[in-house]
Amino acid sequence: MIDLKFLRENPEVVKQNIRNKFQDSKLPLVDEVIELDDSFRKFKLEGDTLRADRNKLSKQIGTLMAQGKKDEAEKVKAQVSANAQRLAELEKLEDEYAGKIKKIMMTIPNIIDPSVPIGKDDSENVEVQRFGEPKVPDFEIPYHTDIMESFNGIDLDSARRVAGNGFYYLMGDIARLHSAVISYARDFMINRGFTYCVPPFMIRSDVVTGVMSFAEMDAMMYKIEGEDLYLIGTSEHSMIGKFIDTITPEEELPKTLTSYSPCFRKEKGAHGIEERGVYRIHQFEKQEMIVVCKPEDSKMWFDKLWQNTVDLFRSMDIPVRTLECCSGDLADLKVKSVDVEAWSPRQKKYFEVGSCSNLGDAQARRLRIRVAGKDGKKYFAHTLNNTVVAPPRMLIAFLENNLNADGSVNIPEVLRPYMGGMTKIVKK
RNA sequence: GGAGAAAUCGCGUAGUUGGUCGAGCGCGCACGAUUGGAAAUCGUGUAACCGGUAACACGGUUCGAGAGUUCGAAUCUCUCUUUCUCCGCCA
Repeated sequence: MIDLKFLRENPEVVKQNIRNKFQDSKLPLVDEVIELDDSFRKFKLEGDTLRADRNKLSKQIGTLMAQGKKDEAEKVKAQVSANAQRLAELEKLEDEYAGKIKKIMMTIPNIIDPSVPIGKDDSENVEVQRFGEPKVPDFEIPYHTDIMESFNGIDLDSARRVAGNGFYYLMGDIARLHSAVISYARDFMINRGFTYCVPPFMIRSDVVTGVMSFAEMDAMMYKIEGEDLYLIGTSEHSMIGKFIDTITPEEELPKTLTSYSPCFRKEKGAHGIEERGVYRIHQFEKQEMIVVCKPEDSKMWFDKLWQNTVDLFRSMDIPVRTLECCSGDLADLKVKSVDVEAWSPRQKKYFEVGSCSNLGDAQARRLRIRVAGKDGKKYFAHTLNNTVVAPPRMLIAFLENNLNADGSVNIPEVLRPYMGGMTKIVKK
């Protein structure tokens, strides 16, 4: 959500941004919202004047009643009711126009960063940098569920009977590895100065509508029957929600948090649960990082955030690359975003394991997350979020990259303390 | 889950037979005076959002949230949320 004043003063900038995102059907909305806003301000001005009159007259009535002049008071009352009808009309119009304006403003995309490459869709995303050598070993790498099964590490049959497609039982060393990755990632972020947080895994509907669009909500969120509660799709939801309607003193920024949570997603729509295994599932666990900072610091934090994920993966010997989201593939709320992708020696390509986003002040404006400057001025914060690691999916990359010809899997040194000193997972 | 009490300007509080209450007082904070400097003291100021203005002025809205009664609501009615106390139940 961008600032209405900015749109009013820079309609051409907003329009060019819409063209850059290949959403030309939204172009007429800019002029439409300017007209609606113009009318709204007229209605408000007239309404304010009438309300001012009413307030004045009501005070007179009070004074007259106190003096016992009932007849005169009745006369003034009649004056008030004369304007009551017009005022009621205006109040209805004010509500109506404010609603229309907000609805349109929610669909106008955020102004993208000048560094974002222009492109229509995900096929035009741009590789930024590779980290580590993408190796293809001379033996065949099995599908990830087959690797897991070779250690009796996954039971999808039981999961299907118990919960349906899109769920899993992780077992034994693989389950332990999963927990080890989460614990290691948590400590990794704590060591980089982030504050660890375990947030609520369910949130109210008003928080949900604050952090995502209706379409996203419908495609992702599970609702608890009979309660005003939804299972979170990512801890970003409860972590950003933490700051709704807050004014934080400037000197307390930045807020840098790393949170653990299970994540629940319907995965309804475009992809669905089609891939076999643990690539796309209804429930997974994730370590996340979020930052709330001053506007001038958000670019610096953006680069630090994705670098954290890259460093984490490199410390586990997994080659990764960063992929910059082009304008057309960038979600409307985002200023800039890069995906961190891990190397799959089986598929001989990189696949997404994390996503780092700078939301600018768009999310903050929607959720009223404000900062009090030293001079007393209030302004909207910038918000960012990034995946530290989401193990079920990252285990695919982990197992493929650390697999040996004999079927065993190496445990990188950093994970060993979390695996009871184990150096290798071997078949039993 | 049941019973009761409560939610006011950063904090603590006053205000409930509806009318100079957008709100008094204390603390905190800011500025000024006093002082060699400081403490203490005294004085002044101290919410957010929207409209309006070149900038002021000015106007509107908000006393947990929403709806209602009324010419007028912090005060009355309804719904919701949260907190505290007691009981029940449980990791």
